[in-house]
Amino acid sequence: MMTVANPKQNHLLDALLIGEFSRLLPNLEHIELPLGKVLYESGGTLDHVYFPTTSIISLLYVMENGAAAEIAVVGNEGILGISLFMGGETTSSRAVVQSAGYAYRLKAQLLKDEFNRGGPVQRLLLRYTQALITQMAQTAVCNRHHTVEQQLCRWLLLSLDRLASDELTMTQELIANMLGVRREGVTEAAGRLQREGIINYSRGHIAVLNRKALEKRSCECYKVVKAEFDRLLPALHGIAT
Amino acid sequence: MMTVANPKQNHLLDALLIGEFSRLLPNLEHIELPLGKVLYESGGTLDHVYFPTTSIISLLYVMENGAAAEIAVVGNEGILGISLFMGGETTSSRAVVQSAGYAYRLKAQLLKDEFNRGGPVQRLLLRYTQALITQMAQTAVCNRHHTVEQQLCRWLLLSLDRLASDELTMTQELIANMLGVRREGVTEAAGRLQREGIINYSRGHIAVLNRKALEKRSCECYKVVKAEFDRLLPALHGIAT
DNA sequence: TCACGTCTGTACGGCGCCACACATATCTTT
DNA sequence: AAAGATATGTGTGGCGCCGTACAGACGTGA
Repeated sequence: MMTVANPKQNHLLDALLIGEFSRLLPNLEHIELPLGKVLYESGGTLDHVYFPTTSIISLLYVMENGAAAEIAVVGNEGILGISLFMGGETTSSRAVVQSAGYAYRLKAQLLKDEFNRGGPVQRLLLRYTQALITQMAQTAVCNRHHTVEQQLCRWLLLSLDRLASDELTMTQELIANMLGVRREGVTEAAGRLQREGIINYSRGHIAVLNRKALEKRSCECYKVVKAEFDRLLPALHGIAT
Repeated sequence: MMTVANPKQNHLLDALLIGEFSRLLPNLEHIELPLGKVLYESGGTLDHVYFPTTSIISLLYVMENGAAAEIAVVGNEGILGISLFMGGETTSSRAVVQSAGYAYRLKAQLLKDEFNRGGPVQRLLLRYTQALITQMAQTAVCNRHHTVEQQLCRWLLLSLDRLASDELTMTQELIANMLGVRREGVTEAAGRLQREGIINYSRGHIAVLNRKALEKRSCECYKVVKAEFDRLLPALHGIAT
């Protein structure tokens, strides 16, 4: 399943390495990210940035009472740690490994220096950030207007795109945490999808049997976000099928 | 009420003008923004950026079926048109004048050139963008977890901060559009606040009588967003009381 | 194999918001 | 002063999600 480690597995990193950025190649660490690992804590400082290859990272916004919701996901199309070069020094959200896998890691200062040189590296990172902003905005509206089932479909599709696979390891409980809803709500929605033969799951393993149908049940948010990523980062096709 | 036009009325612009940016001073146009004017349409290109002084601009995300929700507001603390320098060329949200007033306008290319010089201008603009991202993330979570009344309080407070006033001109219908809820829901929430002597409104004019109480009824989202703006843009104090 | 932990299914009452309908109040225009 | 437009108040029924509780199904490890 897992091939030889290769920075090209992350499309953003791949695009960055075309230019002078490649001098950083020796500084890239290939590391394993277990499910549930917290990479950034809300309000904490950033020591590294991450370029996921086979993993997916969730950006969670946690509230005072503990309730949370996912505001964006980062997979093999992007980079985790944008607030580093945006200037905040700290991140305002928690970053959790949503799907176990691998990522390349880079010391924060190195990326920062490279960003501050300006040029194509900076431009690409900012374009990616713009795409991430779109995802966050869409999530905000989605939370307001769409049903749990629609959001579950959107979430599954976004995850699949970042795994280049048709199945993922994820309990309903965890999905509910991401979406900021009850576990039972996810169970019901997933049950409907399963009865209609769209997905198949058991104890933390979800297989998508009919992707087209899943897209149909999803709200528009999925395709809007995907379209914006494709538009802003055309060189990075392969984000999705 | 209205004093002589002065770029310092916008705190971000004020901070920018300290350095080399001041060469752009002659290119700033002071313009009037009537209520409801659409400055950017979703998917459109950006000809100008705006620095509101006495106006407030809403960033609305509109969906296919026409339903919408506000994802952020821009007032005298910031700039409208960040996607210009983020690289998208187009904006993914609609920008509507939520509170009539004035703003300074600058040709897009001029700001873009200045941004691309790097240095303090770029850093400041990126820090502001980071604060805006926080606002969007908080909005996403707020949409998921908080009641209409809490959100109404948050919305009123954010608006007040950007007007340096204790009243605003805004019908309940418009507020409902911003929050992405029914007008009746706003009526009920506002009615409760009025009965308790916290606010006073009539036909599009809302006066806040007891700001402390309003903050207490609001969800935490207001103060989190405010704290983040203060943290990232300390030079720009005066954003709120 | 048995006990235990984890994951999933189901049910009940309740609340918040929805869509829709309509009544009332206030301002504007003529 | 009358007529119209705009803004706000109220009600009814319904749906979706919540909080809670509990039962079964499936894995894992002793």
